[in-house]
Parts: sequence; structure tokens; C-alpha cells
Amino acid sequence: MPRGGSDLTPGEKSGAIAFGSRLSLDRLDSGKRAAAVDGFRGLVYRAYRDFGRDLPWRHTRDPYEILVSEVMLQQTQVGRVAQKYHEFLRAFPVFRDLYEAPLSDVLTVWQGMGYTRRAVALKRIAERVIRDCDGRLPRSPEHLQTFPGIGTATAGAICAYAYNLPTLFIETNIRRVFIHTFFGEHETVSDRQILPLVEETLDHTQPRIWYYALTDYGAALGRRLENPNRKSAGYHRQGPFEGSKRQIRSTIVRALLARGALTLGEIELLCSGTTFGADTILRELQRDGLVQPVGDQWCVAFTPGSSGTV
DNA sequence: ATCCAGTACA
DNA sequence: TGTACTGGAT
Repeated sequence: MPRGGSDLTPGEKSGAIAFGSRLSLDRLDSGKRAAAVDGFRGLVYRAYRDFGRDLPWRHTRDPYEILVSEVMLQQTQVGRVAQKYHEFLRAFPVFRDLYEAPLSDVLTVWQGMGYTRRAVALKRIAERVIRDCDGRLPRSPEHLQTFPGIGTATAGAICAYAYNLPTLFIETNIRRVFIHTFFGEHETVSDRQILPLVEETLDHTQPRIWYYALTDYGAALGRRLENPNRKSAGYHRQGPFEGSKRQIRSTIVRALLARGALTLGEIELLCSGTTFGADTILRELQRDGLVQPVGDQWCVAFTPGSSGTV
């Protein structure tokens, strides 16, 4: 494990590439290019030694526990996930617990994390793993990506962290490292441009540790730079929360969890003052597997697979 | 008031 | 290829 360091100054040992260095692999012959890749790896590992993070989900290699952490880390910062992670695993220690739990229990524990849809996805993953996969999470990124809520980044991360496989993936900290280091002059950078560098620099001898190091270096860069990911082709700012659809969605789900069930009239009341009709929002929440109608009331879906059918 | 994050589906 | 999905920190 790395230890927390403090000195960020670039004046390092002779020959070493300093924290925050910009590099280019362009127009290097193959020998020089290999040496530059080596230098980059040294830089990343040195940052890991100095600024590596001791994160709760790095104490396990259990695929279920890694899955939970990676889904939580989608769109949600480390600090908030760290608070919720153990609580979630206490409530649902293994796939079967998540499989058997009512969705409302899962959503209740999930509260505060945002993007409730991810909790629905986790429950659906548990159902497929129990029913179709003999209770074991698959090992290949391609197979993993057929599960709800698992895309390229999460699939790659699970393979690297749970199985120590040399998969290629890009998430925000990794993106930050490559944009900062290799695309300093560029105005915008797409993941397609970054991926070949991820491939070329990957340390096949220890993918798990390499990705720990890469993400920690990215996180350390993020604390001292204006976010280089603003150059990412996918980057965009978020609109205001007040009065937004996402605000009313979360209000409705929270109310349903607290009260058990609500009539359409009560939900319309929650929507008053927004430009969205209760009907539209409920339909979307139902499509997302979050709610379902019961008689003349609405409640949290019994099981996420059942969207609509009681 | 502004910032950050990966997936799904158009 | 673009856009919608949240909530807490600052």
C-alpha cells in the first residue's frame, strides 16, 4: 500500500518525470517511445506511492463488493460513496440478499446517492446473476456489458479490480491523466483518441495495481488543476436543479418510500409548481422500474423487473 | 450559483 | 453523436 506523502515539488531525482508533467509520444522511434512509456509508468507509480488512496473497496476482491462500489462510483464522488458503501453491504452482504430484498428496502438504503436508477440496475443484476449465472458475476467485459447499468467503464473496472484482468477502460480520473499528460495543446479530446494510449501504457504485469495508481494520480491532478476533462468531448455543464425534472422525480420517490403509496392527486400536488405533469413523470418512473400502480394508488415497484405488471 | 460523474437510449 | 438522469460540496 502507498503511504500519504506531502511534497508536490517537481524537483525530483534526476531523470525522473515530475508530478504533473506533460509528455508526447509523437515522432519517437520505437526505442525512445518505449522509454517514454516507461517514464510515464514511473511517474504514475511514484504518484501512487506518494498520494495513493486507501479506499474501502480496495480491501476486497469479491466481485459483488467491487460491483457495488463501481456502480456507486458512477456519477458520484468518492467521499459520498465511502459513507454509503458499508451501510449498503451490511444491508445486502451478497448477491442473494440483494436478490431477495424488496426494491423499496434497496432504495431506502440508496437514498442520498442520487441517480436512483442505478439501485434498480443493481437489483436487476443480482436477479440475473442468481437466476442465470449460478450466483457468480461473469468475468468478461463483453458479458458484463449486457447487464443493466454496466457500460464500458464499469465492466472494465470490475475486470481489473475483481479479476486483475488487463482490460481497457476510461473513467474520469483516467481521462484526466491522459488529457493532462498527452493532450495539453488540444482544445477537445475524445475517448477514442485516449484509448490507444491507455492500451499502450497499461502495465500488464499488475492491471489491478496499475489502475489503482492511474486513478489516484488522476484524483491528485484533479485537486491541483482546473479540470482537464473540460476538454473531453463528452463534457457538459448541468442545468439548474430547482424546478427540474430530476428534482420532481426524486421528490416523488422519496414520498413513496416514506408513505408507502400515494394517490395520483397527491402526486399531482407534489408536481404543482413545475412544468411537468404527474402523469408524464409517473410513466417515466414506471418505465425505469421504480414505481408501479396498485389499484388507484402508486407505490415503489415490488421488484424492478415487474414494471407495470402486478 | 457552480461544479462533478457513466449509462442508456434517441 | 447528443442528451437526460441527481445530490452534496464549495
